[in-house]
Amino acid sequence: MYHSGMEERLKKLRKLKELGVNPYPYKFERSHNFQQIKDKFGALSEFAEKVATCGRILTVRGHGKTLFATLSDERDRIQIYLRKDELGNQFDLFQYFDVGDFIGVKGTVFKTKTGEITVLVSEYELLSKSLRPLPEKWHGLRDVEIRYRQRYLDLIANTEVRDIFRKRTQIINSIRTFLDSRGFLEVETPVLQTIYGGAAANPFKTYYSALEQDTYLRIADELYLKRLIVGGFEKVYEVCRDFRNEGISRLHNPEFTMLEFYESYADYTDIMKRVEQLIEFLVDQIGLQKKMIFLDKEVGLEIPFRRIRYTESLKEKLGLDVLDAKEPQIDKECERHGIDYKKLSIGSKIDKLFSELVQKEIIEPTFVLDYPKIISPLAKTHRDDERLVERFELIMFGMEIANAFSELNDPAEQRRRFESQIAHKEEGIRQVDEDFITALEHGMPPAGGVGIGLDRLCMVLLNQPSIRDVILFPQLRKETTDNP
RNA sequence: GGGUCGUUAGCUCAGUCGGUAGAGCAUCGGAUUUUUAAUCCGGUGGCCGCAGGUUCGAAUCCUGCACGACCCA
Repeated sequence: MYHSGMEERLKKLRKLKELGVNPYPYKFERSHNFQQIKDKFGALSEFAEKVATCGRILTVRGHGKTLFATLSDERDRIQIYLRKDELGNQFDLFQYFDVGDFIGVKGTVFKTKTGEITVLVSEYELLSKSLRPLPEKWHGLRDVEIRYRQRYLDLIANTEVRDIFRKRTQIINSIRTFLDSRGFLEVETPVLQTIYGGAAANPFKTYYSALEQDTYLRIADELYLKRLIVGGFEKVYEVCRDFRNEGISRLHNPEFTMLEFYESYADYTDIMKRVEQLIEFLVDQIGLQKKMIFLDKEVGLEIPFRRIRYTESLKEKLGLDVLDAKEPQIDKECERHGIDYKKLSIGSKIDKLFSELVQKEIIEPTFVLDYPKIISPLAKTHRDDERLVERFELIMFGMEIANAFSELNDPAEQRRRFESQIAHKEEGIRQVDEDFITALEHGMPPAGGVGIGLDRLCMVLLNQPSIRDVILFPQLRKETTDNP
């Protein structure tokens, strides 16, 4: 919808066209970006070398027969200086330019009397006309709804937001570097699945018209990556978008990015070391110097990280060993701690108690080890206690960052676990994935694997309290159109 | 799903006790040949989120709805 602020710009657009200016030309040959101009200022100014550079107009300071403007490119800003005595009639064209327009300029560089590196413009041209006003230059854009719905405005107005997303990409690239250099193979597995699995979550359902069948968006990659381990790839990983049909919150976006990697002949202790090393590597790559601040809390990142046991830590809080407890006792504890347990399976009740009483309190990076078997259908039975599995989660700042197992590779037991999940009506599994069982029956080597929530990892590494601040276009409700 | 808070000009925000809707920036006109959030002078710009209700009178009080943020489940 047009608003009154656009009228003047549309007028200028028409005027430019009348003057034979193409407001949307095809390209501009740039010799230097702003950073390069600043870096090479000495030589450029000494030899009065001409530069050709371009960007978006951010501010204009007019002085009658001269004007200063600040341009912005992806990484930097630079001031330009236009003089009527340099440009002649060309100078007057600038009256039809606005903040927000893209322009290309050619000229020499100099320093103003206050020492600012500036391009003295000898030629300039419009590269794209902007028809809407930009957010205000001083206060920027604060309205979070506009920031998320129109992220491009956020990126224009709040330069630190560009840094966050640049660093997010850097983190994910570093993860690839880390895994590639250790012999892992990056693979791609299906997003569209007829049987979903690998996590306890509700899927998004869609319909595949040509095949006339219900199809689901994946909730995890796990079962496909393990098939590849069966197939003989010994170390595989995928940076995958998963979809879970649940609420949106500061910690949840329905589509999110996960890293899963699997390593043959390894168990969960090997994976634990890998995860530690990976995080140490990432922290180093983004320059955090072995400490991290999130929500005003600072934690050290020296490895090894703290390790605690799931059932023992819960026992400390409850005075009750959940492995020995009968369901009524668990119910009582839920009651006591204000947990609405009525619709939950016993496993979910226990896990709820754990996340309320233990997980929430964990600030510094901590590996929680050895989960109850009933809440871990894909993990191998613990070698020392058959009521447990070999599983760990990495918790920091009360958030689950990683979840890993010694992978269950006994097909008969896997079938029993699936069937028990279905019997207990656990979320996320409604039918046995026979094809996966068949794969296991062909033999899967012992393996360890992990899933790491990359959005949450970025949150803590980049000190962003909301997941929406590390996802470029977070999920929002459809905007209503009140206007007729 | 529940609670709290928010929604006023393009942006950032004021708005008293219910009594003519404001500021800064942006925009428009004028002045200005080294400014830096340029400055100075003068203008334009509003379905006060939407729909009802109370009232002589509602941005303001009440109800419902929409969207958002945070907290809880």
